[in-house]
Amino acid sequence: MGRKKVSLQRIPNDAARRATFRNRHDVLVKKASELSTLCNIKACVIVYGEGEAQPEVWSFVDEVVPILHRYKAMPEIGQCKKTVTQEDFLRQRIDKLKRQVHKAVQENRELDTACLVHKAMLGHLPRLEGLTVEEAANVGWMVQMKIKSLGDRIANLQAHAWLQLYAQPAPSVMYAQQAIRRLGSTR
Amino acid sequence: MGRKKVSLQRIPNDAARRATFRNRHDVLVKKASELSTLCNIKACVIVYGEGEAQPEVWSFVDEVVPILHRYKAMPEIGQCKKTVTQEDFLRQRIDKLKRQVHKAVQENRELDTACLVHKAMLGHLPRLEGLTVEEAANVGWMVQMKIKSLGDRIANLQAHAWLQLYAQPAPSVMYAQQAIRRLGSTR
DNA sequence: CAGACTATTATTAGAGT
DNA sequence: TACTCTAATAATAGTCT
Repeated sequence: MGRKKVSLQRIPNDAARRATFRNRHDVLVKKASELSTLCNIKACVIVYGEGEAQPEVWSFVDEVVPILHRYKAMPEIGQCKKTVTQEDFLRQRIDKLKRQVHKAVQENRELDTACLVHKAMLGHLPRLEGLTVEEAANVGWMVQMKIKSLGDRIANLQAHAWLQLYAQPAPSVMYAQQAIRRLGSTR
Repeated sequence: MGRKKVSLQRIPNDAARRATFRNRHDVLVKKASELSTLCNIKACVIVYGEGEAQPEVWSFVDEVVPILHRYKAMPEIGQCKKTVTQEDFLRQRIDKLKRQVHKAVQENRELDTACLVHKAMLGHLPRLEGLTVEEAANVGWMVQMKIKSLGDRIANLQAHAWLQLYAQPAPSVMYAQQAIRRLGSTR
């Protein structure tokens, strides 16, 4: 949001935490109000201080209490049906994250494979033996960076070369296995 | 926000209103969660669905009701002191999440290590030449095994990392007292 | 410390699938 | 209906005053 992406942890600095609390608290209330207006519903936001006896108040408690009483009067099955506990909430967010990550993983796999193919085409792979692990790592990183910035033209070229080199798309693991076998035979 | 600036009125179209309700409700809960984490407080969101008999509740109602009762039991002067306008602010406690998070954090450490190893191996895949044949073969086998479960492993790691975001340090009672005092004096 | 400002990130309405 | 995508608006962390 601000200059940096903030990590979701307790803000250690007191002043910053107070400022953030004020800001986000007000926004939270505003959003609850908007939701209530736009969707024609009743809503209540309860924010509770650290073990404090006196809560802050905004909105009509008299409207909230009956709501809660009605809620508590409901049979257990009804409560379970609608109550989003934090565990459920976490699970929902996790599921969404899983889908996003799955997509990202697939993209990464494609990128890794493209990088291997590119190096193989350049003929660099067999000549890395003389390098230290660190040097090789740097070379690999540079190649990756270059590939990232090559644009559609090179990407298309790689895709074309890929199709030519491999009748069937092979995962990067198989290529690595080939390299390992080659090493085993030459040493 | 979206393409147009939306007017704060009840959305007439049913489908659009439901979609907006879902979106904004989820965001509202997320923001409450973030506020709770960042400022080390407890919060609760109660939303009544349109025409729904059951309210959607985030957090634990059983902890909220006594709080509301305590609020209503306060003398009028105390209520007015904290009451702002048309809506109410209350503060509430949630600590079940801490236990969940503690467990999740421990699992996260294990998965984090596994993921680092996994990433390192992926990154060094083209540079196995620096290793002995035995080492290379072993790494190749490990990479194969790891890639087999790549998607699920990273997904789980991300999920647990998200849980970790909700880990809260010890509560700051002094801050809460200061905040309440300050709020009482400014309103 | 409280506001104002700003570069970034986050939210989201509407359209497309 | 439910999702995805995106242009556009909103929120906001850090900084300055």
